[in-house]
Parts: sequence; C-alpha cells; structure tokens
Amino acid sequence: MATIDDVAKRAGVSKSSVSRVLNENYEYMSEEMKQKIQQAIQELNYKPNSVAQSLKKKETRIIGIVLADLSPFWTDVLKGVQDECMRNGYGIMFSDSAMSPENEEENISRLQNKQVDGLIINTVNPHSRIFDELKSEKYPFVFINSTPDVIKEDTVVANNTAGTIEAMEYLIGLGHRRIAIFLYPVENILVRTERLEAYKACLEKNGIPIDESLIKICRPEKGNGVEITRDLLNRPDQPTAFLTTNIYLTLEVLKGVRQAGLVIPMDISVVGYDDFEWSPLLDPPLTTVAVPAFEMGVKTAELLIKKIQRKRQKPPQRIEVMPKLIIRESAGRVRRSAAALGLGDENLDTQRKSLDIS
Amino acid sequence: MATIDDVAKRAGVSKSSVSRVLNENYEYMSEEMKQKIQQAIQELNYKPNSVAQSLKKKETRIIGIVLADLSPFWTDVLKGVQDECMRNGYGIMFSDSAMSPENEEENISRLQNKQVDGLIINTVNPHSRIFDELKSEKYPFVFINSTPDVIKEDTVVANNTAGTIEAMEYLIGLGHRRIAIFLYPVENILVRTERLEAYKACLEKNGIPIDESLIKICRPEKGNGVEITRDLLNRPDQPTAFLTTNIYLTLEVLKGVRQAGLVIPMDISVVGYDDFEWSPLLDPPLTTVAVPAFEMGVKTAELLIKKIQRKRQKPPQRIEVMPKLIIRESAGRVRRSAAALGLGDENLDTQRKSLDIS
DNA sequence: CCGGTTTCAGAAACCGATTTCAGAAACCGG
DNA sequence: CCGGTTTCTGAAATCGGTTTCTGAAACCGG
Repeated sequence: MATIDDVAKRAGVSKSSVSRVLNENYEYMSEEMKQKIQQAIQELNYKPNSVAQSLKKKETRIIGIVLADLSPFWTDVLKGVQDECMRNGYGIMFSDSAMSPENEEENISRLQNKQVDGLIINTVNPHSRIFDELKSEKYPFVFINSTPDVIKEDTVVANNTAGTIEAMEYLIGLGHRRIAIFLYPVENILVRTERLEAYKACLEKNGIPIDESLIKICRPEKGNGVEITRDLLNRPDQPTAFLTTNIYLTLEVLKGVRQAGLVIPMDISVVGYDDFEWSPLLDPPLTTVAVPAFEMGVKTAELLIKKIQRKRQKPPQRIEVMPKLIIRESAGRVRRSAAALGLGDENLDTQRKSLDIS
Repeated sequence: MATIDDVAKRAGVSKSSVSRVLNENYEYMSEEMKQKIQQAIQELNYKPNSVAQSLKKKETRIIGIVLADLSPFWTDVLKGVQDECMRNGYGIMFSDSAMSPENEEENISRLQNKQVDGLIINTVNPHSRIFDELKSEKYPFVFINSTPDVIKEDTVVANNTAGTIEAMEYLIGLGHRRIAIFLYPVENILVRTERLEAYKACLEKNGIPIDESLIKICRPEKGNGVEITRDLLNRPDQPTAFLTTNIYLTLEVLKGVRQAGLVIPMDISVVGYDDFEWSPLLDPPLTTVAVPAFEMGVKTAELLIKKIQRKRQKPPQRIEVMPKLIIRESAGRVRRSAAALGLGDENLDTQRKSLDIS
C-alpha cells in the first residue's frame, strides 16, 4: 500500500502539501501544485490510511451498535442505521450480546477500545454501571428501544403506550374482556413496562378488572410461551384474546393455540407486535402492531451523529416513533358461549367445523 | 482518557515497560515492576488505544462483512460470524449493499480504508474488477454463498446441488412432473447456477423433459413473483409444484397461489429454500430446504481468520455446508385430474370446499 | 577481583497521517 | 529600491502506542 510519503515523493512535494489536498484545504495553494498532487494520487491509486488519520484527528468515523439479540426486527433497524451512516460517512461496528449482560459489557468495552465515535445500544441490562461510566466519560451513546428508567438518556423508542392502547382498544371493541398479555422478563426495559402499563390502563378505562393471572412473563427460551399458552387455554376461565409483545412470543402463542386444538380467530384472538414481510402469510394473517423499524434506525443514527458532532451536550432527548395497528385476520369478535348467538358466530362455527377435518 | 504515558508516569517507569506488560511480554522483567505497572493500570482504569496499536502493529483486529442484502437468513450467519470473531478477539464492521453493485464497491473500499484485516463478502456482482484488485493486493477475503465462476476464490457455500436434488427428488417422488423453479436474476452467482443445474439434472435423470417456460427468473421487487405465479397457474398446462430458491420468492409464491384461489398442498405443492423459526407457522407449515446459517457464519469467519493469520497463502479453499430438507405440509402428492381418483384426493376436495367459505 | 554473560529498563525511532510554525518568494505602495 | 504584506511550501512536532537498541547493574566462574 502506498503511503502519503510515496505520494509526496512522486509529486516532488512535502507530505504536508499532500495532506492539504487530501483534506481539501486549498487555501494558499497554487493550482499547479494541486494538479501535480492529484495526479500522483491517481497514479498510485493512493487511499489514505484511516487508522493513522483517526489517531491524529481523534475520531474514527465509526459508530458501534450493540444489540441484545439480532432478531428480524433489528434487521430493518440495522438497515436504517446503515443508511444514515452512509450519508454521513460513518462506518458501523456491529455486535450481538445474545441476551447476556456479560457479553454486552464486553461488547461495549471492546468497541470503546476500538475508539468508535459513539454507541447505539439496545441493552439487556439497563442498570449496568457501565452506562454511568460512559456518561461520566461523556462518551456519546444513545439507547434504542431500551433505557434505564432512572437516569434519563438519549433514547429512540417506539411509542409503546400508543401501540398497546391501539391494540387493546381494538380487542375490547371486538368484545374481549379476558385479554392475556405476554411479556419478556427483562427488567425495567421500557418495552416491557410501558406496554404493561398501557395494558392495565386500558382495562381500567374500560371498567375491566385486572386479572394478574393473565399477565404472563415468559422466559425467552423456546417452548416456554407455548406451554404457558396451553395452560391458559386449559383453564375454565380461559382468556378470549392474547396480546403479545414481540414476534417470538407471537409465534409461541400461535403454536400453543394450535397445539391446544383451537382455531384463530374463531376460538381465540391474537394480536401481535412487530410486522414483517411474511406476517400476512402466517396462519392466519396476523393482526399486529407494526413498528417502523427502518425509520427508527435512521432516527437513532441521526441523533447519535448529531450528538457526536456537537461539542457541547444538550439535555437528553427522547425521540418517539409511532407504531400502527395493522388489521388482518388473527383477531375476531369474541365468542360468548358454546351456543352460537349471532350471525357472526354462526359463520365462525361453520368455518370451525370444516377446519377440523384437516 | 488515560494514555500509556500517564500510566508510565504514575508507575514511575518508562512507557516501554508499560507496553511490555500490556503485551504480556514478561521476559526479563522483575516481578516488582510488573506489579507496579499493573497496579497503575488498575488505578487509572487504563485501556490501550486500539487505533494507536493498529497503526504500529499494522493490524486492526477487525474484519469487514459486506452483504448484498441483510435478510433474515443473514441474521443467523451474522451471529455465527460474531461468535467466531469473539472467540478470536476480532470485531466486525458491517455493511449492506442493498443489492446495488455501486454500494458494494463503495462498501468494500470504505472498509479497506478503515484497514480491516479481512473481508467476508456476499456479493451482488461477482465479476466486479474490485475482486481482482483485492486479489492482486493480497487482501484477505472470502466469499460467502457467492463467488465468481472463473477465478476460484476462498468460498463458503451451502451445497446447492445437494439441497436442490433432495427437494426435487422428494417432489418427483410425490408424483410431480411439472415443477416450476423460481430464481433471482443475479448473474453467475453460485446459488443460482448450481441450483438451476441441479434442477435440470434431476429432471433429466428422471426422464422428465425440461420445460424452459417453467424456469422463472423473478426481478427482486415486490409483487413480481406473485404475478408470475398467477400467470403460471392460469396456463392450461399449469405446473403442479413450485420450487423456490429463497424466502422472499417463497412468500411471493405463497401469496400468488392464494390470490389464484388455490390451496396448498391440495392444488399445488410448494417447497421453499431456507428455514426460519417461523417457517412451521406459515400457512401451511412450509416444507423447505434448511441451510445451517449459523454454522456457515462460524466457518466463514474461521476460514477468513486463518487466512489473515497465515503469512503465506494457501490455494483457494471451498468449504461446503450441507442443507437438509425439512418435510412439513406444503408439498403433497400430485393431483392428477379434476375428477378425484383416490381417497387422498377426495379428502383434499372436502378441505378445499370448506376453505372456500372463508 | 576481573572480564564476560545475563537480567533488566529506558531512550529513541517508528507507524502514517495532520497541523503548527516558520521561512522563502512574490507582490505592492510609497 | 525598500520594508511590509500576502501567498505558498516544507520541516518538525504530534497522536498513542510498539519495538529495537543500547547501556547499566547484577551475577558468576576462575
């Protein structure tokens, strides 16, 4: 690889001058010299060594992103981040913590060693002391879809309250009273607390008593959600609708319902969270709260980059992105009893019977 | 941030010595000095600046990964890569080319500037001259699931031939003769050519004439596959089975079949490619060729890291990973005519009618 | 006690860029 | 023609580490 000295030698000038043209600092530079140097750069196909530049300039033009777990949802977020980074000449260092706080810490400190200019964090453990450290070092970082509840930090989140309310009002509007909610156990994460609060608020607002036994914290391991779903469906006071809070829980519930021999939406309604290209192709097409993941990625990167480039810090900002309920076919009117009452239920009954064949 | 000089000053030694303990080069070092320095490092919570280290050592311990398009499949690959990188102390710089050759080139050269130690590439454009350049610069890189067909390069691929044959033999075994295959148009990519060759070979081997009109190259834009599917189903000589070569095509075909008012697997069989957690929850549960994506990621990273750390280069290697057909419910025995013949078909007819209700 | 080896630690060069500073040349008004 | 600007360029310091080289001290056998 050619260095700046090679270019300087070839052009017969000093490397200071070469550096000037690299940085387009043409003030007080003769046209002739500029030409000469540009030609030498061309001829040698010279590309400056970013590592050396970073060392001197004290910026790497790289941002780090550390995800709790790279699920399909984050795929789109990542694309959004990349989009905005490209526009601003930043690179991305990626890491996945596989839901482990230890990995997360390790990832963060690794990225810090690499001198990334800032961090986008979807944390497993919002109360880690590492965030206090980052803060006291004035290291730029922003949370995405997760944040400590005590110390306010820059954060980009989907408005969990709005999304949950929309879903709940829809279900209640369909006549559901016994609505179970499925959550992941990660502590104090906004995603969890806000959605749970909104769930409760919605019930209260509609005069429906809160049944704690319908609030299900699932371990994030395969099968746990399926089990819990089956248990719920075996109870005499089974719920008539499920609201899940992420795609895996949704799939688990779908599986659980199927294993219980019930059919959605005739026997039970399901509203999911997050929307993917394939959500309409699920069985049945999923009614779900769609979060604009790509947009979130873009906004997060934008916020972080602004934060990096601003010398003095602004008070923490919270940027919200609006989810939207996509109504498809996995939620239907509640079925009051075994005996069909209205036309809608009759219709459902017919479907039910026919589906039993398969 | 504390520097090595701060540590040296605090410990009352020279920075050479500090550097020695950082690199665990304890030869000829007194125990006392070692202790002193380690303590100073502790007290200052000192972390060496990787940028400076990289400059001198001429290695960044970062690898770059450039993906044609970050789909759910790559999610698992990425996790595998990360896993292996963690084990070896490497970081990952990520970029997505959004299916554009220009973006790809830009991504590659950006990563090269950043001095990443090596590159994992899933290319949009295998014939780009940029790969010749990389090669002539002896820049370590390995292809994943894509490779130029002319110049042999280090590559990790799923064995496309085996996967396709397994799927085709299964379909043929179910009595299908008119099997349509759906492909993406990217030129000369192994994924495409090998799968297509295997498709043809399988037909020939079984004495089935190749009908070029059943070989469908879909543009990678939403709806194109749906359209093509509908067109195929409107033909009098409609195919009885579809074999797709990636998840999006699978979804498009599923949608197309549904829009044509047909039911899988009664009217038509579908075998997909790639398997996800949610594949069993599709409508119907998808029979598909599963590629061990995580394992591919691990093996690719392993190969690249070996290549980076080996001084002299070995001849290009091709590592294959074995796909496996997962049989679920989206493919069934072929239905010979409109008039039902056997019990199976009768049964299917009943289902068909009942589903028409919804 | 002496010369030679071994053990230990620091000074200085270096990696490849940027930036400051200072000096040379050109220009310019009086 | 002369002193003072202005325009242009290069030498040298710097970023934060690693590594080479050299020298001092300790050790050791005779």
